[in-house]
Amino acid sequence: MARMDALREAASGDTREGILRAALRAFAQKGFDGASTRDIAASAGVNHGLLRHYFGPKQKLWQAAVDLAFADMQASLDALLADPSIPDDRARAARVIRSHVHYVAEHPEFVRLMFEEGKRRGPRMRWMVDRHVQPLYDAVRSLLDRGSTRGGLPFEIPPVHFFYLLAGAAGALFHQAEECRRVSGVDPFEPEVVEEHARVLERLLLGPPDPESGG
Amino acid sequence: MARMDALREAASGDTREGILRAALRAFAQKGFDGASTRDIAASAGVNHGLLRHYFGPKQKLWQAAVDLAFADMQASLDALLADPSIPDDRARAARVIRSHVHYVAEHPEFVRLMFEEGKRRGPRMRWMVDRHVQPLYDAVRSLLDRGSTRGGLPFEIPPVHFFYLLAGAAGALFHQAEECRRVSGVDPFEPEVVEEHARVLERLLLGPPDPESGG
DNA sequence: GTCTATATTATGATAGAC
DNA sequence: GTCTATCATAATATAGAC
Repeated sequence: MARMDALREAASGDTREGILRAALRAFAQKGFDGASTRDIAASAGVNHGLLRHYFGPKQKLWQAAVDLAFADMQASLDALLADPSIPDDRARAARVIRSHVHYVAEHPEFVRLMFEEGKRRGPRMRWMVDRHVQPLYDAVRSLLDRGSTRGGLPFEIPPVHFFYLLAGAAGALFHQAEECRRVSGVDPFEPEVVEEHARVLERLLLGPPDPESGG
Repeated sequence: MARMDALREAASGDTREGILRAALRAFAQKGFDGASTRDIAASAGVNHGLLRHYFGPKQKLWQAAVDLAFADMQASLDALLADPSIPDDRARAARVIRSHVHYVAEHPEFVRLMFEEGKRRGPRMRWMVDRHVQPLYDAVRSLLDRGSTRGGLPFEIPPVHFFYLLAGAAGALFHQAEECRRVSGVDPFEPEVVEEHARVLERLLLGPPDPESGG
């Protein structure tokens, strides 16, 4: 009896998670309007009536998918900001930049959802900003607000400019991955490409490595 | 007779252009699927049957809108690349960067269309890349391929990274304008904000102004 | 050149069987 | 918990009147 319940719960959890992952993929790739609940259900291998059972209306399914996309984001950023083993602000900024590039390379759906909904007014944008983007923005502000070293930057950049420069510069390559493949022949998700992107962006935002601090 | 024809042609041209501008706005804001031809027609103040008369199916209307969004882009970039009055590669790169920031600030639909379609495979992406993005990419390649000065950059950046760094860093602020307003209270389209974004991006990509070259 | 009316399809939502 | 069947709506495409 207990074993059957466990199995059923596990299967149920798998079903729910399968739907959620299919939804995240679809919403990220086609947007809220372009992704149909029927396609999502088919892609998850279940009947489309089930989506309502687990998530309610389409809007709620979308919210659950966005929560999933932002899941590790805030946690990893907070950890970086608080890590006492990082020697100085420049090193901290370097870690933030590099970790962000690798995050968006591994989670292109994150960038796609953010870019998709951040461009127009509406309840989805407000929900996403208030719940997910605002904390990120505040964390970046606090990173830059470190007095004399400007958070590790070589010159002062107002938070709003830094935030969107970083988001756009790190994310565009992976957001536009399909276009990039066609226009340049380069696959952005190749590990060497990801690493080069992180390296270049760190160098751009923080300037050449400081010889006094060592490598 | 000739005068009536002229008037009729002018009215017809206005109608066509009105539809096209409404379509560009709608496609940029809501994407291909999210923008309905009925809304576009209503927004242009005409009956939705007229769209077919002027542009054929939705796909063709979208193509015409994309052509409009890219209209001045290629021309202004080519002019900058060929302008003999620009003293050196660094100055040329600075002009390209600044002019691009101001272009996307004045034409956020350009960025929105590019980001919208560049993220997924399909006939629209292929059409847009082959017709519009490829020439831009090639122009940027040729800009960087200037031997000893690396096109004006302080260190070498492979074309594909530079292209998407520039596109993302310049465009994200305006692409995400609505989100930006809500999260930071800043209106990206304020002239001082646009100018600051251009200034910061030039400084990031090209490094501090070279004292030998003068201000 | 502009509008009305309609065919067809796809979608989100929902009720109900098992 | 999962599936079948159906409703109501909204969209594109198209034919045809003026």
